[in-house]
Amino acid sequence: MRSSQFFISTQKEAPADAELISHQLMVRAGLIKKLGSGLYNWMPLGLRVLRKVEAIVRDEMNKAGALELLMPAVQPRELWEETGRWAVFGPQMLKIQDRHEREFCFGPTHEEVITDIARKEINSYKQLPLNFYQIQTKFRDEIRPRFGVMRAREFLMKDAYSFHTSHACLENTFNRMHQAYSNIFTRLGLKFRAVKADSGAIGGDGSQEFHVLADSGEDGLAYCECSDYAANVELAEAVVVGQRMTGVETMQIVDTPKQTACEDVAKLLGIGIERTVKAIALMAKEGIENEQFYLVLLRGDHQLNEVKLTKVEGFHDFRFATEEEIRSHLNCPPGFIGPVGVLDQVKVIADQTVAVMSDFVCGSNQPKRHLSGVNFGRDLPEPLVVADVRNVVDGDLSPDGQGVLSLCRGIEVGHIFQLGAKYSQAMQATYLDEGGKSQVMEMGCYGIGVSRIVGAAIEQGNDENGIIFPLSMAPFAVVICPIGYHKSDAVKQAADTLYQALQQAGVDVLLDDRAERPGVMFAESDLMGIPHRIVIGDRGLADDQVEYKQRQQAEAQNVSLADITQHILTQLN
RNA sequence: CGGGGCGUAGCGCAGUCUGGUAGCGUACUUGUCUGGGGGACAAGGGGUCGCAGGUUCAAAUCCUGCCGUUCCGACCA
Repeated sequence: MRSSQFFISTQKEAPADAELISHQLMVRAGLIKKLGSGLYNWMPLGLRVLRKVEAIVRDEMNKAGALELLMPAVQPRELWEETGRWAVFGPQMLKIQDRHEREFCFGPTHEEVITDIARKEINSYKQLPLNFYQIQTKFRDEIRPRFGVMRAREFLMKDAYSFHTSHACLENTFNRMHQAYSNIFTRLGLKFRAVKADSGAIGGDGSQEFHVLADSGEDGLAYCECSDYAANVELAEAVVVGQRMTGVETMQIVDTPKQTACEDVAKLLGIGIERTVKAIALMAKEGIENEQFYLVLLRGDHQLNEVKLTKVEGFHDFRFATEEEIRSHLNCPPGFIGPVGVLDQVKVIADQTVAVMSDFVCGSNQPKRHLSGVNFGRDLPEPLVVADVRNVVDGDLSPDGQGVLSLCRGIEVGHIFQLGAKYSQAMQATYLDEGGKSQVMEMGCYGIGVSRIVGAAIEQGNDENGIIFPLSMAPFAVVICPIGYHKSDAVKQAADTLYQALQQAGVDVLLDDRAERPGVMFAESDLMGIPHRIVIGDRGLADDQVEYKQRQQAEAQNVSLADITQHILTQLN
């Protein structure tokens, strides 16, 4: 491609709403342009990148035995009524009507449609297993679209759905998909990690997420250096160490005039924050109407894990209590509340780490006062429920007993689920087994955020000059920057010849034949993240030399004009 | 949905408090000089100041309503 024939529209300044570096660079390099909130135009340069990602995903899916199809983006309401998800999915689903006022949604996912295909098309065990996938535009009306294509409302996703006669067969395909995903992210040149995950709204049992590692990632991950244990923090199990020691202190009131946070109380008393206990007031639904007031106890330096709490009996549906509710149940303002001496109607649940603490400090339920030397059994009853409801922290023991956990952040780019019979049961996707008996299919589902990958890759690869794309997804592999293309016949001839040679060798090459100054060409090719650059100028040509530089290298090297084609091909392998 | 910010040229912003000729940088066009990291000079083009009402002789500016957008708390590839 010649730059003069292409569409390059770079900007020096990023739009004010671009917060993440990847978002800023994607707009500045002219990969994407915003149309509306969470809606982006993929410009020719950006589309080249997106297509390269797509091609790798498609190739590995095909290799793993999945079959590509394409389902409609728009789906009828009736199908979603069958699984009950028309109501469950909520405002995240974009609902639309046709001219007959029939209701549809713009598909946020395709379980219903694919299961409909399966129940219509699959009759016999002889047809199974099957794994269908598509690369399709989805729409989710996100509460807060942000970060450019990383959390857009409309996005490109690869989604696959497999059908099986047995759980063992499902596991087999699940493992194959796990391998395929590893292959995909490896080929894309990304630093990534597979972690155990919560299956969320999609449902199902076994669930693994694939994360591109980046400090700006929205998910916290816990992993073990000594083993292959890795999990989303939402799910990562906290291991309790030791047993409760017998208390030796007596319970005392301590004045804490201004100290409400555990950290400040600990500082005032000159003790470690890990000796404090905080109480979080919640209202949990009991039955349809009633709500129960709860205190959840956590060690002062720990944080509540809402996903874990949801799984505790009785906390299926909870919310944080308001200040008024706290005052009316405890007769005390927030900041000084605690589990000692509370009324019977206040139920106390303790994180398992708290349950083994003794001689701890907690709120007194009196303004400006805390209690020290507090012990379960003596100063307050044993907690009603003990459960793992906190986030793991750096240095916690790994649940597999192999060392300790470290934390990092990641961008979720893939998620694979074992759905089981959730959708096939609801929609009666059945087949006849060897005995002629009707059976419900087992299902798996496997997603990759194709457009998100582009943002994630840039989040991982950038410097002060712009994007550093891995070769696998760069819009062009090589850029030729001729100095004085329109002034020097020698330069023009050398550049044109090299351009043709590389093209014939099948290299994705961009020839910057614009009448731009060198500085502009360098700045723009760096911004766009093109991995290899060749500079041709009269100065070097006098000695039959051209300049070669990789995007992430600081210094260029001279290569003879005769060798440059081969040199590039070697670099690209 | 709750709370804050912002809507002025493609992009980044000033001007609004204190009403009176719509501005700056960048990008764009033309010319000259330049020519190895977004070059210099000169001359240009581009705006119903988010929309609709209202106050006023006069509104980007003040008032009301709406819309969009964005940031902070509950979703997810």
